[in-house]
Amino acid sequence: MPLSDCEVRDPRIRRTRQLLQGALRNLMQKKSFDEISVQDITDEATVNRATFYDHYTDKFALLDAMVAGGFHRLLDERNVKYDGTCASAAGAVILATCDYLSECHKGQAECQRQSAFEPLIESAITKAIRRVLISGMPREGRLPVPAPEMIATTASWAIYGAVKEWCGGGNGLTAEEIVPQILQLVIPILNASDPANAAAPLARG
Amino acid sequence: MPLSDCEVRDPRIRRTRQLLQGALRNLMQKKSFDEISVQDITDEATVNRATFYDHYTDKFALLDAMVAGGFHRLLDERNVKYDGTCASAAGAVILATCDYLSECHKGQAECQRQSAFEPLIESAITKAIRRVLISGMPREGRLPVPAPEMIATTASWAIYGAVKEWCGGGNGLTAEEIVPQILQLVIPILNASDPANAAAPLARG
DNA sequence: CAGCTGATGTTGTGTAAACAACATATGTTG
DNA sequence: CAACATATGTTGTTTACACAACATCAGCTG
Repeated sequence: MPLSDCEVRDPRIRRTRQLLQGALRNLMQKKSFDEISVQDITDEATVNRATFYDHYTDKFALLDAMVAGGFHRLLDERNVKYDGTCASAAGAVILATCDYLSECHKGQAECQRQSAFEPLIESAITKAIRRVLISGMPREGRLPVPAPEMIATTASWAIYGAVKEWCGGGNGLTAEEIVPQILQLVIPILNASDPANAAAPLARG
Repeated sequence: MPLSDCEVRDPRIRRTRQLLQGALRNLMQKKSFDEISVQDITDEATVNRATFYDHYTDKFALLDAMVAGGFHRLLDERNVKYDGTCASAAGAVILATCDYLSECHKGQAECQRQSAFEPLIESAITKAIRRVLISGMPREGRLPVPAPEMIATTASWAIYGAVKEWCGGGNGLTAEEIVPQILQLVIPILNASDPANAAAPLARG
């Protein structure tokens, strides 16, 4: 089982993965994802096909790593670090998601929209958002439920869904305008385990 | 002893050498050649220092390979092939030399001109010119003396010297204007072993 | 002068990449 | 249906790269 991208030190591994991700990025400008074979990718990357399988189980895993890597790089460039429940930090994450997703749609070949491509990047991006949220969530002074993982996952899908709605529906709002609206919806999720908002048990029949 | 650049098939070797040459090219925009250490180059190239010595004996050999590679790439792009004594083919080689040398001077850091840098690229470029000439020289219908190697070397240095004169002395001529003049000087060299121009033995005292 | 510093080459060991060979789907063509 | 083609994974061997350790040599600097 290969190491994750961020904990790799060997320059050969970093280089090979960059080549593969860059190759996929290039090919997706011209073809739809399901028209691209592993062979195509390794040819473009000037990497042996067998080497591909040392790093990724298939092209879906590569796409996943590519999206996650791109998203985290965007966050790093902007010095975005989600630190707890601070609204401005969450806003920065949401804004980054807006920019990344619209960038993602721009860079795609036209034919992409007719394929089963969207679901693939959806899971990749939500995973990336979840990871950022969970890395910055405080564990002290909080109720044990819902678990931080539950909160992070829920919030990440909520954020992605909201951004997708904004990105798809052409309502003409800018990213900066939509962020506060999304924030308003998401903040309660992030604060769910704050003792001040303790959930009352659901009353049953 | 490492293989020459053009006869290498292994992608790892090609990539490593490209990285090293690219690194040297980048560093020379900022520093003079003698301020650059092997360590600097390998750092920039993200290649291990020991690996450098698998390919080049020192940074001078790298510079040599870089210049030769760049020059030959320029010729390939233009489909320049010196085929025998055809004047237009020789003219294309000369024009390429003009362009390459002026490009070379533009890409250099200012401080470069005060260092012992020129002699290094001189021998690299003349070697490259010589190689092009010799690859296209006919061997039939010619006198055995002077040898083709002698002719090629002489012509290559003549061409380089002429181009250097044009490039250094600011006489305001364009490359296209200077080529015919240089051609006029060089053609006799290239035709020296044509039976029609047989050299008479030098009369002595 | 001795001691330090930094660049240079060299060597040996471990690991990743290249490559060929093979087996297995999946699909399409007669 | 059989025959063929194409993409996918897998395996084993060879080769190149990464890295640390070492020795050497110049240029300082007290």
